[in-house]
Amino acid sequence: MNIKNNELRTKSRISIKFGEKVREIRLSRNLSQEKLAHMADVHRTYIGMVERAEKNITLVNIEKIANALNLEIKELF
Amino acid sequence: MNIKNNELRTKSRISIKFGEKVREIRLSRNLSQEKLAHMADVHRTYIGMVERAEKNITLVNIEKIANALNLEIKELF
DNA sequence: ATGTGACTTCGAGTCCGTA
DNA sequence: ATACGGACTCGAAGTCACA
Repeated sequence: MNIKNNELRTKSRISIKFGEKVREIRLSRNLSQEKLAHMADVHRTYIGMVERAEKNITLVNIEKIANALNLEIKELF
Repeated sequence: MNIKNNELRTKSRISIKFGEKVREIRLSRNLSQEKLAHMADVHRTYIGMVERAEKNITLVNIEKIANALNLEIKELF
């Protein structure tokens, strides 16, 4: 199998953009992935996967991350 | 079983808000769910489920709907 | 034209590790 | 601290028939 189970077949442009944005903001606040994950109540590895655009994140988790960063959802786009 | 399979256990506030927004915009343009579904390349019933907040929509589908409505994603929030 | 129940598939999301 | 792998669960995706 050439495609890993947990990886999007084609990393969608939008997921890449979103992941970059999250990483950028996270780093600008000197947060580790682990800390952000804890604040957003998602799994440790999940933040990494989102930042690398390996997951097609759902609306509820988008909101969790936005809340953890004290942002409006629209500010992530 | 008291909880329907395809229904979120608790309709999240954010999904409700999102669904209302989609419906509002769709109606303001006199589009049927069927037409919008076709334009966004998702199933007819799916739009209905999103509008009723019965699905925790993923980012890729959020983008599809935004594109179909000629909107930026942020305009849906 | 829309709502809903039932259904299958596969990917979102978690957890354990290793480097 | 982060990336990444394997393995797992259950819920999102997607469809259909019918009200």
